[in-house]
This record gives sequence, C-alpha cells and structure tokens, in this order.
Amino acid sequence: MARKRITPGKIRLAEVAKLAGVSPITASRFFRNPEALSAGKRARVESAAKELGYVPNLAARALASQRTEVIGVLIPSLTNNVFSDVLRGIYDALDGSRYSIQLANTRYSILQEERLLRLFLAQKPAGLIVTGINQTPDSRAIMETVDCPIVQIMEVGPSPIDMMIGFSHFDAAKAAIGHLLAQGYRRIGFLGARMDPRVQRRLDGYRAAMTDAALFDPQLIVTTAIPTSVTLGGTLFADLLAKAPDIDAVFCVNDDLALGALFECKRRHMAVPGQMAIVGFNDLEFMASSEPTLSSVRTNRYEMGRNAATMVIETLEGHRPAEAVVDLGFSVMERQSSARRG
Amino acid sequence: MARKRITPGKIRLAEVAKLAGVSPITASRFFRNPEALSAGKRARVESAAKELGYVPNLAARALASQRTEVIGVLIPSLTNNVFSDVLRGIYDALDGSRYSIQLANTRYSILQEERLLRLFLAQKPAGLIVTGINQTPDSRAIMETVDCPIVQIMEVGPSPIDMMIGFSHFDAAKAAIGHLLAQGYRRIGFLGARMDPRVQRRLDGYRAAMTDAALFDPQLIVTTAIPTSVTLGGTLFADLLAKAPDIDAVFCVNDDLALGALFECKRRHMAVPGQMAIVGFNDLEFMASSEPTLSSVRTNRYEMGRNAATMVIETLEGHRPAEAVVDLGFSVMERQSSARRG
DNA sequence: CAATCGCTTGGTAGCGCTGTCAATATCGGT
DNA sequence: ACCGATATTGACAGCGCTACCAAGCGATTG
Repeated sequence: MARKRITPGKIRLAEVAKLAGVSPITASRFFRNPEALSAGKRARVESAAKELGYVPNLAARALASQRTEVIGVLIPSLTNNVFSDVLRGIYDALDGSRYSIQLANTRYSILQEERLLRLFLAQKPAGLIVTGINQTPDSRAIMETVDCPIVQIMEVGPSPIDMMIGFSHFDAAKAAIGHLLAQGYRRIGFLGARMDPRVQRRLDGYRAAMTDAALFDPQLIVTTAIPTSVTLGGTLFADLLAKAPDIDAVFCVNDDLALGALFECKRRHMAVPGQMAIVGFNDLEFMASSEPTLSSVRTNRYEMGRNAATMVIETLEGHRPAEAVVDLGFSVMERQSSARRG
Repeated sequence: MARKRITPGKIRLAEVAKLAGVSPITASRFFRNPEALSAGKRARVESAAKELGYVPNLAARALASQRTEVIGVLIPSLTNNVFSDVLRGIYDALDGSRYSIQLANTRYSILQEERLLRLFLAQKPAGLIVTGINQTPDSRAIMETVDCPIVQIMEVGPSPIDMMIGFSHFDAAKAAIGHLLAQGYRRIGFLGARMDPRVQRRLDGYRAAMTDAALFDPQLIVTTAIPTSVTLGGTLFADLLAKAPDIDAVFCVNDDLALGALFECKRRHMAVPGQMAIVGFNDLEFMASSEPTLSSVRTNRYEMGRNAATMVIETLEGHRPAEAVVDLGFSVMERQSSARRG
C-alpha cells in the first residue's frame, strides 16, 4: 500500500547530509546559520552540497518553518514610471539576499489592496511593503496584528503601521509653488491627473501656497481622474488656458503632464519661459535635457525602494533601524522653464 | 515527546472538510477541480470555506504536489520602459488566475540568466517566460529538458525552445529606413545605445536597407554600450553631427534617443522636419504628442506580455496554442518628424 | 440478473524540511 | 581532577496538503 513516491534524480538534504557524514538536521543548519556549525562540519557540508548541486526545496522549508522568505509588495500601478523606479530599488536591495519579491497591483483601489493583503498574509510573508498611508481601517487592523516588518512607502505621515519611508507631497508642492512665486509668477495654474491621495496632497500644498500669497483662484485648477500621459498634459493645459487665459505659469503634478504642456506651448508658439513658466514633479531624466530644460521637484524614488527593502531585511536580521520613519525629502530643481519672470 | 506544534487560529483544509461534512481529500479537490465534485458537496465545501475564511496553504500544496503555481519571468532590465509594458501585460493576463509571477532581472547578462534559470527550475515553476533568443547553450539545454511551458518573448527566430512571441527587429528597422528612403532622405544616420542582441539586429536591418540602396556609410553609425536615456540621445546626436555633418535624417533605436535628438535639434535651431528627419523605435505614448510629432516603429509590447502569459496558462490548462511561434509584427507610424523631404 | 462501466468519494502515506528538546562534546575555573 | 557552563550535534515528529489506489454506487448492457 505504501506507494513510495520517490522522486528519481532529485537531491535532498538527506543525501547531502549522508555524503557529508552528518545528520540531516546539521546539514539543514548549514544553510540557515552556518556559524552554528564547527568549522570541520561546515566545510564538509559545503563541499557535499556543491558536489551534489543541492538546492533547498523552498516549499518544504516554508511548510516546516511556518514562514517564507518572500517580501510582499503592494503598489497601485505598474504603468506609472514612478513605481518602476521604486521597484528597481527594491529588487536591487534584495538581489543576492535570500529574500524574494511577491508583487501585486492594487490598481489604485484600497479595497483591492485589502483583498491582496489577506491573500499575502495567508502565505506568511517575511515582510511587507505597501504604498501610501491611506489603507482601509480593516487593512490597518490586519497589518497591525501581523508579526512581520511592514514599510509604508511613498509618503510620510503620522502613526505608521510599523515603518515608513517617503516625503511630504504637501511640502513638495508648496515648495514648487514657492519657487514660482519667488520667480515673480502670480497666476499659477495647477494640472492634475489621476487624483490619488498623494496627488491630492500636492493639490493641498498648491492651495496652501496660493492662499498664503492671497493668489488662490479655483479657476486656476484643472484636474481629471484619467491616468496621466504626455498627451493628456497637452489637453489639460489647453483646458486650463481656456478657463484662465491670463495664467503666467503652470504647476503639473508630474513630469509627463509638464512635457505635454511644453509641447502644447510650442504648438501655440508660446515662449517657455517668457510667456509661460512650467514646473513638473518627480524630475524624470528627460526634464534636464529637454529644450528648454524643465524645472521639477526631485524625489528619491529609487532610494525609497532600496531603503524600504533594506529596512525590512535589517529588521528580519534583528537590526531594526533606529528610525521607524524616514523622510527622504525632495528638492526643487530650478531650470530654464521657470526662469525669473520678465 | 510529541510537541504538537498546533497553530492556534489557523484554518486548515481539515476544518473546512469537517464543517462541510466531507473528507479532507474531497475538500481539497474542490479547490483544484470543482467539477469533479457532485453539486451538493461542492456547495457545502464552498460555503464552509467561505464561512471559515479558508485560504489554502501554498507551501503545503507545493510540497505535496511537487509543483508550484508560479510562472518565472526573466527580463534583462527593470529600468527600460519597454519591459514595464511587457510586464504589465503579463501581470494583467495572470490577474485573477491561480498563477503568480516570480520576476528576476538578468541585467543583460546571459550568464546571470543561466544562473537564475537554475535557481528557478529548482523550485519547479509552472511555466517560464524568458527574454530573447540568445541564451547560453547550457541554458537552452536545461530548458529543453524541463517539463513546463516556456515562452521566449521580444523577438521571433528559428528553433524556439518551446513557444515564442515577438517580432523581427531586423525587418522593423529595415522598414523604418525604407520609410525614410521613400520620403526622399539619403544620408540617414543611426543612433544606438546599450547594444543588446535586439538592438544589434535593428542595426543589421539598418545596414541591409542602406546597403540595398547603395547608401551605406559606416560614418553614419554612432553606438554606445551605455544604457539609453533622453540626455544620451542628445549627446549621441551631437556626436553623429560631428562625424557626418551632412546627414539629413536619423534613425534612433528607441524613442528616448529620438526625443533627445529632437531637443538637440531645437537647441541648434535645426528644423525638424526640414533640416533633419527623426524616426524612433517603440512608439511610446509621447511620440504622438510631441511638437513636432515623432515618427516611430510601433511594437505591441503589452500584447506581447499578455499573450505570452496566456500561452503559458492555456498550455497548463491543456489547450496548447495552435501556433507555437507568434509574430506580432510592427507598424511604422509616419508622423511630422519624417515628412517628405523638401 | 450478473458483469461492466463511469463517476464520486475516501484512506493512507508521504512530500522535504525544520522546531523542539535532549544528549553529547568541549572547555575553563577551582 | 571534578563541576558546571557553553558549544555542537542529533532524534523525533509533524508542518498542511495531495498522489495514489481502492471502494462504493447507481446505471447500463447483453
């Protein structure tokens, strides 16, 4: 009745142990905590493993140890190149480590996020990286009871679930507007697409700066729920000009919109700067090499991803970072498109 | 001595089975092949699972069944937005299915690719998606013996390992040059960055087209191993102008370079078109909304990813696609930047 | 009416590894 | 030389699920 589902060519830990002349459990320890072995056995297991080409079976490990070496990452979009920078940072930080990534796309829905969260947690991830600070109350509750490092990325705010890394979108937008005001611009428009919570806070920053300067006018704001694109930047800019033909500057919530606005200015033979100042957000690579060069708010997306992953790993290795909340800041890159007015 | 490592709150298959009044194995079948159950038991298991909030333990499943529901994806770069489109297609195709993605970055190294391949295969993936057709002989040999669907993406060529989806980079570049020739351009430069195998084949296509027209001149070619960027496009274009000041057109191996070349033309007050024609490659979104609009070769990256993932899934479900090799083609998008000369 | 067939269902064992605890080896101090 | 403390090592059972085989059962067939 015993069917002995022996797998033919596969090398198991037991084989390695036998070749090395140790018990399986000692061989097991070699792969998880080599320091715990005496130098002699360590060398024997190592060479045995190499000789047999042994690769641990992660499923068995996960089942026996009741945890995985997978870090779950929840991001709202794969299209947005902001997230591809963050992801690159995460993957780079994990490269060569024992950990791997499980990526899921929430499509900007916090309900979807909650669903994915439950799915992830059922598999006992080693850690979790989630986007933003706007989770559903249930999501928050779940995450607060889970026993694994969690990093919220993209922005900072009060009461982190566990750890947090990002910057203040409110302050960043406010600083961008401050720059335009300092350069002498007064009728500053706002272009926004896909108004996710972070873009919303950039709008708040814009509103605060304009209100402080007694220049706020709702007519200057054009937003849409449509996902961003360069083409959309041109369209929204045209809409803005129709609503407020007297604008002298425009702040775009991302660089694609800014580029689209620039092209629209060119089509209308509107001088940038001169007749129109443009400031973008994110400081994608092309902003520095366009003609004219485009001002933008630089954010440290790659570093954000990299640090977030490092924070998770360090915590797992027992060296929890001293600071649970890291503000990476931003810098306003002042370029030709927002040169001093007049 | 029995330590009974009972996990407190966790719901296992056995609990679901008990509540549903069936054996664990019947409950198990419900999750893998519901059709095999009678309608009554199916409903009972379903409601029991829902009531308990049961989520299968994938590690246990993988261990017991000796396979996973993970599709390995090997791509050369996370930076390149070409791959982010492909990835988006892959993720979209798998969304809602039982399968998940394990992503790894080969960093344009086929040795790294081989290493990652071995790593992946040790975990028995359900399927594999690999980039390109230039694998090491060992990689090829390994993949040919593995018993899971494999799709090579990005280009088509002879002798697929298993399945293949892409297009001919040679033909696409040749068609782009054909377009410029047809528009009356003669001194057509070539700008290339990060000369990976596919970019190399675009160069081959350029060379073939120019040679056929008896217009080939090595002075017209500028390439570099540096990763691409808009800034680099400007630099390379300047280099090209220095080498061959009499060029009347330039073909760029990707759209970032083309945009950089356009900005460089603007800086030099060189009319596009008029004094200089520009054609890019990939047809990123911004090409259609720049000023002037930029001609490019449209490739179906999202569809490529989506179809590749679908091909894997369909094969796994027993409906292997009729065609193992799918050529998605391309189209030359003729826009202002390559308007007829003169 | 016995033999056969297909559909469902269940029992048993084991996938490959690690947690827990116990046993043994090693070592310094008195 | 003896004792306790520390470093290494090992035995055992079990993580939660599914492969395998067998059996139950009603329907069909000649």
